[in-house]
Amino acid sequence: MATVRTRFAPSPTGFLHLGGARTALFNWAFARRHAGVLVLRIEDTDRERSTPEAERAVIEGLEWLGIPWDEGPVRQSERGERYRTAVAELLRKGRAYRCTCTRDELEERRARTIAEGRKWTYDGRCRDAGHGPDCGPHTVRLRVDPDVRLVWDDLVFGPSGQAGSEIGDLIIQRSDGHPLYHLAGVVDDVEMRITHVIRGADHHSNTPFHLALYRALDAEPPAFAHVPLIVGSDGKKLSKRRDPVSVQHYRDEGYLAEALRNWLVRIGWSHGDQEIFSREEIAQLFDLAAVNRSPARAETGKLEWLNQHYIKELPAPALLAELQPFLAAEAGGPVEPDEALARLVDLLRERSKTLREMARLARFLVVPDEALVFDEKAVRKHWKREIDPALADLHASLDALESWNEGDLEKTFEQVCARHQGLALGRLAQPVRVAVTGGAVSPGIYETLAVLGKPRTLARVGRALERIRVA
RNA sequence: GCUCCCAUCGUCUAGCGGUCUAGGACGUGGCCCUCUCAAGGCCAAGACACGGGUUCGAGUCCCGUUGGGAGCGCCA
Repeated sequence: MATVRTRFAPSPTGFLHLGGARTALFNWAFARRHAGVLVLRIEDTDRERSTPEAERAVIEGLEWLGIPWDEGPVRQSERGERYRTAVAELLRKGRAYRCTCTRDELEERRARTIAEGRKWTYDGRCRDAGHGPDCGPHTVRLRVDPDVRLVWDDLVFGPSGQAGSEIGDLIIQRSDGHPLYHLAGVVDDVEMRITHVIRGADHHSNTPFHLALYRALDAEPPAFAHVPLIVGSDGKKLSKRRDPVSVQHYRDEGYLAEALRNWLVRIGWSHGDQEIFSREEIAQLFDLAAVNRSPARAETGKLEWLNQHYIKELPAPALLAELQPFLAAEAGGPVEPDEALARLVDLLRERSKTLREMARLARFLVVPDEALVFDEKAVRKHWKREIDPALADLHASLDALESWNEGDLEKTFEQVCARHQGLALGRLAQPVRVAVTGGAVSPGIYETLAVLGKPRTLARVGRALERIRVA
């Protein structure tokens, strides 16, 4: 059996699209599973949109997601000669012909046909006109036998196909001499010896045309697998306007690549009841036969859960590294990781769905006392006049403490509470929490103070005391 | 409009004629834990779109309706 060869063929749009990322992931997983090869091909025949930066963005997305390819990137923009040769060959064999119908004429005839309630296919006006090379501006059309059955057994959708008459003679080369996507794609797939074309279901109805192309090129078609589209939360096609569609967006929001990859692989595919898939498991278990046929909504609920799962599992050094840019954004500059930060990050794992959220919760530690931002609602609720004596007592007791650890801090809090008519711990802990973190949410109060250290704790509690007294 | 495709809890899905009073996960609600928020534990609510067939028997097969998606470009 020949080596499995798959390909991912994005057009460089300036970002890696969610749907594209999943298609790439499936191609990668299928190739790995079958000890095959993944080829990356950049479909940049559309000159306007295709820039080196746009290509770079797509590649960065793939790298970040952990989807490596084995060959390429191959750029279609550098292969124009091959497409022209292929078209010339088709022309020579009479399998394609020159068409001099203009856009306007075509548009007019198409509109009329649709108005009559019929499906438009090229009416074949130039089919037997025998236009030569000197016929003036012209496109080239593939001659499709109306009676051929263009059928295949889709690895996801099962038996599929249409008759040649349903697709008509489609254009394969523009009047400016450039190939159309379909021609370029098939020529490349043939030359790259692609064995399995795994792509979005939006190409399902283009496949008969591609089959006709393989025939005309005397090439054996590959196996096709069309994966259902990812739709927005409104059930409609993902829209750049309404939905976050780029992989980069999720990265910037603080999602881990593992989480996004795991989320994507489970959209439209499943393996029993398993929810968590490592990269290795994906490569080992992915199976096209288990891919669904219906479009799926991209709801981020499970992504958040997955992200927290992976945040909890990530070893501290790696997590600190991932967190770095988010921390820098909170602190307004680079943050030197130290023991206290490492300890805090461990405490924050269980309360952070994203790295962004984690950085926000860690802000109190990486920012100077005067840069603390106070949640006014929490201040009003917890910094009441009545707490002054107990808080002052705590401040003095903490000041007198010579060892600064969670156990002694706990003892100190308990003693202070006992001295003030059995004050509930929460009544003392909350004002302190607000004083040292600025808000009402943080890890346990002893852990928090232990991490902050004695001088900064005393300073912050002292400031709180001042403010309570002037209020 | 025409062609093709799809249809199980809010969402992702398991189910490949009887084992389904339909399973799991996320989310939601409740309880426990508790110095806040989480995390964790326990419990609960929640779906076979509808209508016809086929069959001893249908979530599972067929047809139709409805709903959704894709394609119908000298875009990719």
